[in-house]
Amino acid sequence: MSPPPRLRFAPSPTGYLHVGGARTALFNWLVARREGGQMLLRIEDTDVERNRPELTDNIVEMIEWLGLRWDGDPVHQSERLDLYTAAADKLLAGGRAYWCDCTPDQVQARAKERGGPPGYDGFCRDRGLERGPTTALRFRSPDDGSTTFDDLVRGTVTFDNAKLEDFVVLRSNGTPTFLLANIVDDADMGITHVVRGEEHVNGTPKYLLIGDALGLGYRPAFAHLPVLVNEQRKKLSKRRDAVSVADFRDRGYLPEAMVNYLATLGWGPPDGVEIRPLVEISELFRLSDVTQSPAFFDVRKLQHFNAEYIRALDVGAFVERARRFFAHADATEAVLRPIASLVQERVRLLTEVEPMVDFLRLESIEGEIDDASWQKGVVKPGERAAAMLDAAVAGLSSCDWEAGAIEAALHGAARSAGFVNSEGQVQMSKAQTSVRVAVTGRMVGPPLYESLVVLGRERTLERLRAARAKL
RNA sequence: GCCCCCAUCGUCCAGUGGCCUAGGACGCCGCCCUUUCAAGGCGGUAACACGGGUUCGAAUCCCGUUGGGGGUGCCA
Repeated sequence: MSPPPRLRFAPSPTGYLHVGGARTALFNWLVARREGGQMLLRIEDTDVERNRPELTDNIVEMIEWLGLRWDGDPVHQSERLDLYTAAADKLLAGGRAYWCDCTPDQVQARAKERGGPPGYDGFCRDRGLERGPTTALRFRSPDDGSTTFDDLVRGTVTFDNAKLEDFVVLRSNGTPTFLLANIVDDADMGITHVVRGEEHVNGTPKYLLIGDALGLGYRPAFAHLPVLVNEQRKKLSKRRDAVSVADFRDRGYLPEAMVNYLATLGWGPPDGVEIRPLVEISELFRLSDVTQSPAFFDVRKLQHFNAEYIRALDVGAFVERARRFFAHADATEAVLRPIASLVQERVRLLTEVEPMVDFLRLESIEGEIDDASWQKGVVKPGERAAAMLDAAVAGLSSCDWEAGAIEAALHGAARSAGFVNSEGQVQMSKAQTSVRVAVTGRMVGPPLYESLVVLGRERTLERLRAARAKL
């Protein structure tokens, strides 16, 4: 029995949490959860220039919203700078790093001149520079040998050390770069599994080399997850793709649906049952089963998951959760309650709820009638629609005001208006259209009879008469 | 340019040498149910990139080609 694993999700507060980051957090969480381990949260905020502290709040809030609770307090790299500078000193003292005063422009210019590969050429390696206001500390990469690591997802990966340029570990402003802080922290925090995006594969040998130079004797297990891509098969980007987790929340997605869907990107349950609780997924999940190819983030499939999760809610919870999306909270809730279960199975997003019952809340739908619906549902049927409206007014004026009686009344109205087939059966499907449009303003909506019960006799008749008058 | 990686239906996932005339899910199409729309039921559409090997046998192993992606920062 191996000791419980320790994982970490290490976002950088340079952008909102997006679905790719959420998926990474999820996979970390699943492993920790399954094996009784821990998932720590580490905020990688060493770049003071790009950092936006307020984004840390967004990241933390979204992880919580998704239900991927981490263990312990979040670790902020900005509060641990001493650790990294101490490591840098050690590198320097051991001759494994040196100061360099080349500007990025100079590095690039030389590379261009050389005609060879871009990247740093080791210009300052043996210049014996002292630390200065414009010097950065570079790691002296080995000139030979190779660095190999095992990846739970991609197998054994090997890099030629000679291909690795001397990279910066300490910026001229004294702050550490990602690679240095990363391995120092992973080792210090006792991380056993480094689960992150595929974009980090190339940096892994550098990360490992720093660790070796530091004499850390640290070797975590790695799992580099395939990236999530857009329809152009490019890695999802915060700039060009609408992938902010907060936006999905605001568009009416349920966190359960979100994480469940994310779990099917790059991984699939052995029994093929995709929609299931996270705890169940965590029992089935294995990093070694993760796919190696990029996955397209398909919003339509996400919507299907969301609809399934909405339907699975009990009615009370459904209303409760839809409520935060209401512009007219109390009024909408009042008209929704009686037909909530009917609405519930008709929406894919929580944001669709209020618009679906707007006609019940509104005092009048004068001016709210959809023109295309009016043309198709009332004008086109012509005289029969007029007859139906008249008969409906008559029938609904005196019947009991409950769904069964309303149905009977409208059936009678349909018959008298001539909506009968050759066998003498009432064609309610066609007959109800004009009534529906007159009352709800649209061709589609929740079941009519139940809706009328909520609307009330007065407003129903009013709308029916108003529609009739326009013909 | 160089480094790393990937390649099964439109999309996601199964498949780890014979059970594959390739399975499930989303989408799409049709039918049924039905007061609209959904939901549900039934059926259908649709893929192993290409070329060589290895083998009695390849979607599964190897090589190449093509295509795609990731990286190549004093970002992470």
